[in-house]
Amino acid sequence: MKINNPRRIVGSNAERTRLHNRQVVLGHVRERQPVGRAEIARISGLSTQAVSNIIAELEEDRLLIEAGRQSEGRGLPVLKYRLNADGAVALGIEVRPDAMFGALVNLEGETLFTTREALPDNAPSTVVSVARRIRSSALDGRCEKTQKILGAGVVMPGPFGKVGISGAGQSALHGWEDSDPVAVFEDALDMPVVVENDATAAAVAERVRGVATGLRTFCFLYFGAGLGLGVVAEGEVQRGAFGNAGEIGHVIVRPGGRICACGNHGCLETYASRIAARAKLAGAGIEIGSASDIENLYRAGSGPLMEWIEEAAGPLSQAVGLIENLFDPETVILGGAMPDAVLDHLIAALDLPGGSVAARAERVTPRVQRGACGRLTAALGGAALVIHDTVTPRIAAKT
Amino acid sequence: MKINNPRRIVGSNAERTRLHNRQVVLGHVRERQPVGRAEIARISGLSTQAVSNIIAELEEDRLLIEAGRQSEGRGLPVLKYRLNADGAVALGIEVRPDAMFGALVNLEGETLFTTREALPDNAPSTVVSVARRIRSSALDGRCEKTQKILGAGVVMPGPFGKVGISGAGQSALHGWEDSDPVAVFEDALDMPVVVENDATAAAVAERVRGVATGLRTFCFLYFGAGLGLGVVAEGEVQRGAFGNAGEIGHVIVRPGGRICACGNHGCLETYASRIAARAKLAGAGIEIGSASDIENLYRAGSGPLMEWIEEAAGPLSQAVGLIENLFDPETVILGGAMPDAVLDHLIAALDLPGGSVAARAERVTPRVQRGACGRLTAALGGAALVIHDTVTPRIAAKT
DNA sequence: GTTGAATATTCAAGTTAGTTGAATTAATAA
DNA sequence: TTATTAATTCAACTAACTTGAATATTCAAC
Repeated sequence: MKINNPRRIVGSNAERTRLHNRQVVLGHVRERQPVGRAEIARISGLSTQAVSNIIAELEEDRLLIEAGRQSEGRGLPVLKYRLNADGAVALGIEVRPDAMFGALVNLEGETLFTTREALPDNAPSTVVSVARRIRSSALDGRCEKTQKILGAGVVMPGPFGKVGISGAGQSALHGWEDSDPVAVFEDALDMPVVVENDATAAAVAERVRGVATGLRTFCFLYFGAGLGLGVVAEGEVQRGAFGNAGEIGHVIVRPGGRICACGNHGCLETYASRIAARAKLAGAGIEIGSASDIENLYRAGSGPLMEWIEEAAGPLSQAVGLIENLFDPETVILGGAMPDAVLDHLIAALDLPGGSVAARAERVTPRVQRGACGRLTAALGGAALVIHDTVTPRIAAKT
Repeated sequence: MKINNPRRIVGSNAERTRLHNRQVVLGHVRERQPVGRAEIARISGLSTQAVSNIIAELEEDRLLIEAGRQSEGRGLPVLKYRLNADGAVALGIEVRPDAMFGALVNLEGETLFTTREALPDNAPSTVVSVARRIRSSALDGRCEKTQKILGAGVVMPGPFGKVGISGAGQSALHGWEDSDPVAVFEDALDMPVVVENDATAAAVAERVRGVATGLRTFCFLYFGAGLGLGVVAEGEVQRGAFGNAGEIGHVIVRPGGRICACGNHGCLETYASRIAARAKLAGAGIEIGSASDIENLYRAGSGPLMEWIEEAAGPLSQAVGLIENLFDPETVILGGAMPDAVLDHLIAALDLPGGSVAARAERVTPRVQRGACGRLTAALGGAALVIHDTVTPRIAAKT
């Protein structure tokens, strides 16, 4: 399974320039809306005339709408524009070994629809037919012709590529070893598709509509089956050479510590993850299934759960420290399939190293904060990826 | 001290398109030289006519030269081109607390000249006057009018920005807290300047002319004063939000372990760095000054040095594992101010985790290898940064 | 040996998208 | 009331790339 389409350096011409500039304008409108032509021209380095033409086109495509005139001191009042939230939608699909989740999101990142479908098995044919069902239930009726469907973001468990000894083998999908998921889903859904892992999708979701709005460089520690790290640097999603960047769950934080499913000792995942929480609770005779079980336990003040939080805080602090030292992000976000209250408690229990480059005085963003997108983050994130691709310009093109 | 000029998303126009396309063509020539117009056109997605015009211009600027016709099967023989190695030069300057190093490098990354100058103090005025002296001795006489001076890459110890409790305070330069090094050096050297840390510069040096040639995503573990990590992802240098990414020396690998100058316990730097080696040797009554002292000790089979290597291998293996898990690079390069023999021994002594995403079967690049640029890497790297910027296209522009 | 297909390169005209500078509109400040 | 300021539009212009035809050179087939 290979998802990492390497980008090839391509030249630019009038057509690609036009596409790029449309994205640039969309991106600036998104960040500063409502905003007028002149301001965008100043920021983007384009002439006001060019911006004017582009805005007219985007308005034609229903991606932008007028937001009224507004006087700001002397001169002609600015005619402001904003994203037309319902001018376009994106589909998000999360594939887990036992179920699939769907989400429909508009251009502003607002959730229009979510669904859950059981997944009897992981064979590509099964996944594909469920994906088609999700597509229908999300779009049929809800999506008029006026709404542009930008594409679908599919979130699947990694690792991707042929991996000798799989570090996260337990969560990998069976039967997908030799397939090209992008092609499979594009064929099934009949729209452009991007495939990412859950942590990356969650990170992008926070950037599109969450606590990372406006941030260009940040990390997302995602509690899924294990523990993943989504990294956005300078607005670009980091995938690594083989699509497996951010496998933080198997970083060793306690040499010689707890044995992990991957065969090593002291992996972060054996302390700070749902796997670790489940193990701790099982030791006390408590079985948990879903995240809401954990929520109930937390509300009830379960001793073993509190103990787990205390135990997890140390390794997690260490993980945050190394993320800060290696990536130097504006913030580290915690989120995923863990109740908000538990995440908040975990964050409060952190003891962050003072020597880190992040321990500077003048920082404005908190070093660690909880994600705002809740537990459906991954499916939303899939859709957010598509929105993000729509409004974030790049020049390199896919191979 | 602030070096991280955030890139602003700007629109494109004919002029910027032209600049971009020139870089694209230069980059492709660099990667595949000797190469003909038609092939570049196919790769870059430009028309042959466009490539033809651009090549004519680059030839005019003496950045490219003809490399003869070559028949490849049917058809008109390809008129091949290659970089004109001596068509342009870049200056590299490394600033250390006690000395400055200079390097002059041509378009192919070949070293034309190196020098060392003592640095009586770290005041900006002193550094600047020494930099001017380096500039003169490197360029005067050597550099005819036909050679274009692309700019200078300055390598300085971080961390950058106002840091409360400095993690690498011992190596930071005093008197630079409130200056803008880029502006200072651009003024002093009268050419475009980029400023980076040593590890990043070393990484880029390996990409321009070393073991990372042709790689797009890789990491460089740099033995300097401490231990730094240079990261190149998808051909882009990773700097972090505040210019301090890659501070791997202060990642905790042995919780509760050796006390570090940064105040924390168990930092990687206290095991695997020259600081650690020096401490180990001092414990055995051996004082070391330069890297060649270490080389002599190694040749003599010094027991304490061998012990240090054995002790460092564990933490270093752990570091490589976490780099692989977080960045998923094509390779991890070891280098810097440490003798090649010691680096080779260290690499041989590594015990890399099997569970990492890098432990896949089909990989072609070694997981860990020694850098090829030797000990002057940092100054060379400074120059390499400039070369790299010349041949690597991007669309985002500096603020 | 001649002819035709294949391939690279060049020539000349055409197209696209952005730029420039003047004109228009509408607000505030004097 | 008038001058100034600022956003937007209009119309002409321009830069850089694309297209399609022409040319050059080699290999392969007859």
